[in-house]
This record gives sequence, structure tokens and C-alpha cells, in this order.
Amino acid sequence: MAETRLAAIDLNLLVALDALLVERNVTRAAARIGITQPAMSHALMRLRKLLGDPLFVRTPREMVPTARAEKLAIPLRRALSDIQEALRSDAAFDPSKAERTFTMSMGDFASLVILPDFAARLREVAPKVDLRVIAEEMPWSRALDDGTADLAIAVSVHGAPSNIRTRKLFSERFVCVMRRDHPAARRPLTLDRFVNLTHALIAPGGRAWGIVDDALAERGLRRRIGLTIPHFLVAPFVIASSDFVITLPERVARRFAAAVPLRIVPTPIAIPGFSMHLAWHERLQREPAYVWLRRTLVEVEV
DNA sequence: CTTGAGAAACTACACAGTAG
DNA sequence: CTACTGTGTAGTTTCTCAAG
Repeated sequence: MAETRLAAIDLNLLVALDALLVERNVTRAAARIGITQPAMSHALMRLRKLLGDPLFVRTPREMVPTARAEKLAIPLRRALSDIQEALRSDAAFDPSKAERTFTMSMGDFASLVILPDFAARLREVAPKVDLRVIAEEMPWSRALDDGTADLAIAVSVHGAPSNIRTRKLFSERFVCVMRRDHPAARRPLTLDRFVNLTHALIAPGGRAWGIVDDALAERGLRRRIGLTIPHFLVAPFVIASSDFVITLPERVARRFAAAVPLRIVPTPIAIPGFSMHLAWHERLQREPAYVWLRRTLVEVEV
């Protein structure tokens, strides 16, 4: 039967359980917390006895958590990260000596624009600090809430829960990008020429309709989208070696143009820009390490 | 044959009880 | 209070077994 008196529970078992939930593998979970595999196996046995549940079942690919274990995952992670913070908070943060990992949630766009300079800066001023970037798979506010992420970079922070703090990083506008020797690059890009070109679109959702199409539709215009791709990775190479034209955030365009021969021109139609924001949980508001992390991120000129 | 979970045997250590 | 000793627990190494 489940034991509810905390004094009767070895709380270290919860650290083991957390590692198992993250790794879903006894050997790796053991390595994660610095014990051997049999010790972790033993810890799992004690957890099973304590909670009266198998917790994990072996499958060819991984140790799959039972419903009971799954249910514990998020509150456990949150509790452990709170404890970790509580223990850490008094010590002032010295980036040049700190050995720790920060986890940040950000998408393709933010990674491309922010990471190159930020990662370089980190190596310089905090050589022993590791950075773990996770994709925006879950709602980022939840990742901040349960401690999966220390910081999120997001486009829209409207309607964020009240326990989430935000700060604007930068505003972004759209530009048109084509290969450097594209025939259309010889003359100014008028709206008329723009709609007669064949366009490429980065559409994570796969929908062949973007913000440009909204702006065109307002004027009763349409363009042909000849290529839709789900992420930024291949875009510069496709554009550099074809006649497709693409409309991109300016900072992305500049990154691409630094890697392959491209021409960047203004959009011939007004397209509303957007802003990128930093978001964090209020419990990290005054923690020296996170104050430093946020300041360092803001200081990186992108 | 390889990999990984779990069992067995052994070891180290903390704690409690007891003697001086 | 200190020193010694017995007990229990959790760790390690080594092994076994099952599955791919």
C-alpha cells in the first residue's frame, strides 16, 4: 500500500523515480543520478513495493511507465525542481565558475536567430554552463510551470498565465528572399511582379497559406505557392538553387544570406511584423542564476 | 551474439544499544 | 561522554536470464 508519511519514505527514491521517468531506461537513469544500474534496479524494486504498483513495464524499446507512474511525472518534476531552487537560491551566481545546465524552450525560428550568438557568448563567459534547447512541443507555459524549461522564447505572449513573466526581445519584419542572380533581382520588386513569381512557404503545420496570402487577399490578389516545407532547415539551399521566392523574417533571411548567395529585398506589400518575447516562471524572478541568464540573453544583439 | 534488467553475494556505513 | 558491537540498509561487483 502507498505510504503517505514522508518520514517513512526515502526521498532519494523520488529522485530515482524522476530519473527513470525522464530516461525510461534503468541503465541510463542510473548514470543520470550517478549510481550503478543494479542500484537503480534495486531502487525501482523499493519504489514498486512502496507504491504498490509496477511503475514501469519492460518493452523491447524502453521501460514504459504505468498510468500511476505517468501521473506522478509532472508533480514530481515540479517538486524536485522547487527543492533544487530552494537549496540553490542563497548562493550568488558566478557564471565563470558555475557548473549547471539551463533548459530553454524555443522553436526553429528563435533557435536560428538567437542561438548562434548566444551559445558563443555562453562559451565565453560561462564555459561550464550547459545549454539544453527543447522544441516547443508542449505549450511553453506548461513547460515553464512544471520546470521542464527554465526559459521560453515565444512569439505570442498574450494570454500567458499570471505566474509567467515576459519581456520583449526584438521586433521582426518580413523581407523577400531569392537567389542572388535571380532574373527578378534585376529590377525593383513591384507588387505585380511579386504575385507573378512562384513562391516557397515555410509552414510548420503544412497549410499552404501564410501571412503574405492574408495581405494579398485583402487586395483581392493571390500568389502561387509552388513549394511548402515544414521547417527552416532546407529553405536557404532550395532558394539558392531555384527560382522560388520566399518571404521570411528579416533576421532569418540575414542568417541564410550569410551562408548561401541570396538577395534580400523589401516586400512590395505591407506585411505586419511580430515580436519575440522571453518568458519565465515568476518563481525564477529573483534567482541570481536566472536573472543572469535572462540578462545575458537580452544582451546578445541579434 | 549483444543488450539490459534483475538476482546473488559481498561490502561499507550508519545507527542503536550497551559497557565502562 | 566515548568506545565497542550488532543489525539493517543500500551500494558495488558479478552473474544469470530473456529478448531481439
